[in-house]
Amino acid sequence: MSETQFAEMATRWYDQNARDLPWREPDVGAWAILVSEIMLQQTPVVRVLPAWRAWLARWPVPAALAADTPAEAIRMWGRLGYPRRALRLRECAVALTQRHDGVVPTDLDALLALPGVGSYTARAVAAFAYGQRHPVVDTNVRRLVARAVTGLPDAGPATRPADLVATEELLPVEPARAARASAAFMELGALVCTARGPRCGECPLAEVCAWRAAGRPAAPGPTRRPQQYAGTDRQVRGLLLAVLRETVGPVPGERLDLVWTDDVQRARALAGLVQDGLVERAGADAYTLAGDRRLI
DNA sequence: CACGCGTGGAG
DNA sequence: TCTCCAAGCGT
Repeated sequence: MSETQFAEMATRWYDQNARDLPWREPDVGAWAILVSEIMLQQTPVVRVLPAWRAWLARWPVPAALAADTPAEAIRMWGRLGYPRRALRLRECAVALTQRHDGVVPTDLDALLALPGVGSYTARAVAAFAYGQRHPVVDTNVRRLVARAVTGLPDAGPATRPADLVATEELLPVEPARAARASAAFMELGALVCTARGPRCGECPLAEVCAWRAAGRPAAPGPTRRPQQYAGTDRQVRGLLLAVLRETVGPVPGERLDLVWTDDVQRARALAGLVQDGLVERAGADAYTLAGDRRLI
């Protein structure tokens, strides 16, 4: 059977089963789609929904965000996680304002050059906002292709050029249909062909799935070692940032000392936040979110 | 290219 | 409870 059969079957399923997510509405602009894609990097849909609405209500165009401080972006980011994304999204807004007349570019290379925009996000915007024909390869798509096409239980840990090629070969020729197929693949991976407990009984590709045909073999070993969190600098950074987000004005170092008892690790985490541009010193022994003007 | 980077919910 | 993991990016 032809490769684009996958796309046709997935798209037909998508027509009936797609979630109605707000960034998929027809009149949503490229800026709103870009914001959604950045927020969705490693953060589940349910948590992104309210944050996305609030963000766009406050900063409906890139120039509005570019004119505000990093501190406000970090605060609006709330608890979505990986707050460096908030910083990059604001830098992205600055770049759009300065170099692109406040408009999200349509060219893939121009998109890739934006802060916080990598291979996945650039192609997602080009496809979903502008209807271009590009393989849109995220973790869901890689898993779906690994199983349905290759017959492997899972994809490798990182996106490789070969993943783009393999996915591109599944896409219909017509750009608009290719973009819809990409959305369908992602939705299938998110709802049916999940990492744990795949629902093959509901899968429109079940009849042609190489992994299912092979008897759904399990992965040999752990595909990737689980990410640690408890006790890491990442946890300490999160604790420090939570205090800084919620406090108006400079936070005394004394207050930050309370979040973690290990002086060495706490200092390292704080220095990392400063290094990353999330936090800055405010006085002898006090700190604020970067560029914070909400003093007192 | 392997690693660091938050947070919270599901199984 | 604890483990896994969720539309990645930058270095």
